Amino acid sequence: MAAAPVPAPSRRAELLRIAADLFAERGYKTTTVRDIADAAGILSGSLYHHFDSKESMVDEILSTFQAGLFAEYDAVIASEDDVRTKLERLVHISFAAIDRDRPAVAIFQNDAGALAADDRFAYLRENNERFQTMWSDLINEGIRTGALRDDLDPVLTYRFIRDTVWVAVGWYRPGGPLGATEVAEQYLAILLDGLGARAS
Amino acid sequence: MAAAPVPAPSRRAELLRIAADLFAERGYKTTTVRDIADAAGILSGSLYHHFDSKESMVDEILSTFQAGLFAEYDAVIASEDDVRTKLERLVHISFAAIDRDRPAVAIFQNDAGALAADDRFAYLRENNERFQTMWSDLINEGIRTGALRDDLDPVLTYRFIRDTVWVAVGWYRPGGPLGATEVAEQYLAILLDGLGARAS
DNA sequence: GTCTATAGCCCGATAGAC
DNA sequence: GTCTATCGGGCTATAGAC
Repeated sequence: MAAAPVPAPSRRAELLRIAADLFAERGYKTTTVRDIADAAGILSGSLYHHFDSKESMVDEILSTFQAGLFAEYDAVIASEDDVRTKLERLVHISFAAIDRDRPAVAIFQNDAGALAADDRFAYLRENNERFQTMWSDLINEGIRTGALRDDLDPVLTYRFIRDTVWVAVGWYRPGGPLGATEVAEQYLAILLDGLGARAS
Repeated sequence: MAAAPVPAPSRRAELLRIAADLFAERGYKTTTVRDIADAAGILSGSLYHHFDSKESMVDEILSTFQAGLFAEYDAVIASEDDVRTKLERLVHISFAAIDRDRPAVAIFQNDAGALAADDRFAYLRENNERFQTMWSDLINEGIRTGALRDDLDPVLTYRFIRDTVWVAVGWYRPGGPLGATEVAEQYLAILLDGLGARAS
């Protein structure tokens, strides 16, 4: 047999997970390296055996997360599905990402804006633009083909979808009464058909 | 004539406005008293002639804002309007608040969670509960009376409305192409009737 | 109402022992 | 891989001169 394909998480990976939880809960700037070390049961200086800096920790968390997310998005966009199906799949992917990688999503939501000003995090700006282009192209195609209503501002529609999906990281918890799939379905129900009762 | 009813803003009020802008842009914790003093053109020590502490500044910003907002909400809830009209009025009030008091809304969105842990900010927790009860009662009445669809989780519906409205503070700017009233109308159009094209 | 000057503390990061 | 010990600097807040 070959070596186990899923080795026990390395100490380094464990420390990164601890850091991500704290960054997500308290914010990147307000979490200190001493907070991270305390949570890991070591002293702050020992962290620098594993990582160059606090900044390189958050960099690794965000870049790893975004690489995985975009790989999933690209597969949907490249598919032959119609607009509505693509939109539904993108929303499901996003809620699954919140479920699987909540800390990374929260850090992205809360701290990416401040980090993106630094050259080191230029990829955050680039990915943001890529994300907006992807969604806007899809929305515009939906309006053109009649899948989406045509009396709304497309830019506002984009922001509405983007915000409603990601802001759920603020309250969604993996063990809660509704799973990521159910939440995605109900969100899509509101997003596509609205809260108002149907005229019968 | 009586004394002018709207005196020129006091130095104190001006400093508080400067602080609110910075808190909103960079976050409460990461904004330093030196940042505020620099923006006001004075030295950090001089701020303490006007305010007890940085904490008392953010306290005054948030408590003043919330008192005004709840006064407006209460008038709607106490009215004789039907559920749908009340819901529309509440959303319009919220977007008007973002338009009028953007810094306070942003600070509330970004920093209230961390501040609420302190006893001094217990009113944030109380108001949050009051806000949720107000909205949940309205949503449940809407479902009961047939104004809102009955196949969705009411708690999730509450979160959806709450989040979609307030998260707009992240991108809305007073001088932009769409005013607060137009944004509120389009948000309500999506929220109540959905993005999907109507079957004709 | 603002300035000068500083107290006391916490921050990220480093050097070298074990 | 973690510890001891610490550097240089930024933080909130204060005391007293002007």
